[in-house]
Amino acid sequence: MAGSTQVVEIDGHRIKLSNLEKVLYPEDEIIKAEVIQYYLKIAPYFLRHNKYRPLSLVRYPDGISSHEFFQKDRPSWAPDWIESIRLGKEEKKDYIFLTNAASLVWLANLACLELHIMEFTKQDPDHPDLMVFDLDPAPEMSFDQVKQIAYLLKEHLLEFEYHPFVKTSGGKGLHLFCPIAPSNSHGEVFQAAKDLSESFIKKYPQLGTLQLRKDKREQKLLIDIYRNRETQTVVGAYSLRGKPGAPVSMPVSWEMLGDIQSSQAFQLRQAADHIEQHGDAWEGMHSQAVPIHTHRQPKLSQPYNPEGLKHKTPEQLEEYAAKRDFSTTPEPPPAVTSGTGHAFVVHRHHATSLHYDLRLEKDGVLLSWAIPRGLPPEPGIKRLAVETEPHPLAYLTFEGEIPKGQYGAGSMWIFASGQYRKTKEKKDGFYFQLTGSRWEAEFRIHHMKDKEWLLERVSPALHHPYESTWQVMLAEQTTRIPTGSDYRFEVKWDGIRALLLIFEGTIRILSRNGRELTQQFPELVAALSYLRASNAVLDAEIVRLDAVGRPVFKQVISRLHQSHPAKIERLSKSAPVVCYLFDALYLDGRSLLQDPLIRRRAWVQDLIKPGSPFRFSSDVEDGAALYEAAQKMGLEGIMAKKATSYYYPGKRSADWYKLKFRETMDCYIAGFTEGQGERSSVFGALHLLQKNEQEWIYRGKVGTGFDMDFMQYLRERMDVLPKTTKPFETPTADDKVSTWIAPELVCEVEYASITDQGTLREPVFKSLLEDR
DNA sequence: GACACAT
DNA sequence: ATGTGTCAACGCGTT
DNA sequence: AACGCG
Repeated sequence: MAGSTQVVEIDGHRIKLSNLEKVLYPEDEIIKAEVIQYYLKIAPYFLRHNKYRPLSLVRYPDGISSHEFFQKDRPSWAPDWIESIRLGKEEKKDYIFLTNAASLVWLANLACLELHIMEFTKQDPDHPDLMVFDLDPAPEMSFDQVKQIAYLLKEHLLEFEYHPFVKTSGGKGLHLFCPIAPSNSHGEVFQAAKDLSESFIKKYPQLGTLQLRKDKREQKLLIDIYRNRETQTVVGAYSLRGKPGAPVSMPVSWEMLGDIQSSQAFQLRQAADHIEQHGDAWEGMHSQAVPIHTHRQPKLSQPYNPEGLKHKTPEQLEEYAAKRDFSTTPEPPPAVTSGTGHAFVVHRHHATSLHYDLRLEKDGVLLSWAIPRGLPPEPGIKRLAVETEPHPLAYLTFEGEIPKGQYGAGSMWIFASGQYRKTKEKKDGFYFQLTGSRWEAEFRIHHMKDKEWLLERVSPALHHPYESTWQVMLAEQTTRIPTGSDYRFEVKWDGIRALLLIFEGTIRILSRNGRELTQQFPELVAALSYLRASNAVLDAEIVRLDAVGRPVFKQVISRLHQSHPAKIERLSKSAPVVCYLFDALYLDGRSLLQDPLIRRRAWVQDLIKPGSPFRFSSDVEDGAALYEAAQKMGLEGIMAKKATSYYYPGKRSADWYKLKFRETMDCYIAGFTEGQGERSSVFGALHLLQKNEQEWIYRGKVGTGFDMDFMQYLRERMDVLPKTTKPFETPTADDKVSTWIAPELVCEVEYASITDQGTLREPVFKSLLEDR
């Protein structure tokens, strides 16, 4: 059979994939199609770390047990959209670099299993932005020993104020990468790396060596700093290796490193899942860039003033100063200072109207643009950016309330900050990459006329409110109010848990199982203009309140079962719901999952306009007082959440607790009794079974908590289930009026306590589990 | 894996 | 038509 | 100058 061939289109480029069935890893039976799939799936992360870096390729056209070869020169037959840069002696070689997922897939199709990167980008080949330490263990050394040395070296580097990141090499050792400001030559960076390694070896002479010769290493670990030479390369983050098992060079957090047993612990078949679960451990790495320690300027205590003139506002900040009264505003006074040269900040500025401010460091000040409609969340969307007066560098960390009457009055929030770098110069504009600790993206800004610029997103979106799968975070149940000062307490709203997905000014409402609820709540859809966000994912509870503001669960759940549009419309007017917002997972192009709870909630509170069905679910610090008040008021319970915790989608953890005033149990509906009077057409009560491991326990009957509509609906659901015989021996008072059905429907029942017979005391039906 | 070049 | 060769690099230390 | 090393 001839090799299978397929043409795919990625990023607008047609790529012919050949020999998809060819086995590249014989021991693991991994074929080329899987390799391509891997690189495609991992592309957003692979590009984040390796885009624009000149490459050295290791290709295995007939698999890893056959002949491999290195390739650096761009072949003449490469399609014209494969970009390259001439480097080296007499610019002899034309090095390929990645620009998009298509270029990565094209290389994968050439059986290019390993991609080795240079420690600089094509924008600035003379100034490395990474310092690399390749830890190469001696043959006898255990991986635990390698880890130990890596931790020690990390501490050593921290003493010099570097921020080391670690990855497995996919072979035997570990790689430490330190992001550095791209302002030194290769020689200077190498010297700094050598300096650091030598002082480390002086501290721990038994552990490491810089000896390249094997016979001189004396069972020590080689700290290979020679990667930092101009022409050297190192295997890129997330690259496969051409070794049995298809290991991946995997970035890991320092905490996670402790659990890892081998440099080859991550392999093609699990690596993508791991990132999906734990995120990219190197995200935002470059926001931690520092000048190399041999070239650090002493911090300027005085504002940098090239003219030597004191007390005079520098020319670039005259407009900034003229607009403000620094005895009233908390904003930083004008001063031109020296920074890294590459800092950026994006402010979310809730002034007269909400907008974003983009600020990029240049010549000691922050060039600024106001972006009324927010940063474009994905490629293809353009946003107007209006140039405003340059701000002082101290504005990088400014956040707070600008008082009424002052210019820009309102709250100023840091939405993201970090380091940026220009990726391409254009006539009337440029491309730039923003790298914050929890957010990175590439944009293009283009000057139109006067103060008007156009901002466009270049890098693909990592999340999309509608297309990404979102899951809600869950709470553990407890009976004690957690102590410790870092908990915040909220009312537990008794309604329908929902995610509000907002995309470019449209909204969808999903249940926590991902069920579409949008059509059920037109009054919420109509109120979208009360939410100040054009793109967001918000966590909420939809409730129906009684006259005194208590949620009535029965009424809101009945809204879920309506299917007739006219009836829904009528109910939305006569019995409208309200929606309590309490968390945010995503906001205007940035994931908030790794922001602390109080920060996420501050944003939620800020984005709700008053006077709509959307309300902020406020919190208090005094849990005992809220517990008492909520119990007195007859509410369902309270929530306790750790103020500093992250949002873990789909996870139930001790970061969130629920405290309920009444207990609940999930039970199977095992049958029902005949009803009388009004209920003669439906049922009287439901027989309940609890499933405990393998055992079924009879929990008695529940006969209240439903209205006639729901009872009719439930009777229809039960009638289609197979009839059975009574599933236990003990006689009950109503055996002759009972119908037994296969236990398939699960419901939640609230109760006061459990009787000696094991049945529930004061049981009240809450909901079918599928509605929750 | 794709090509140039030789047989 | 079929087969074969090509596809990297350089500093550093020792011999 | 050649070789070993990564």
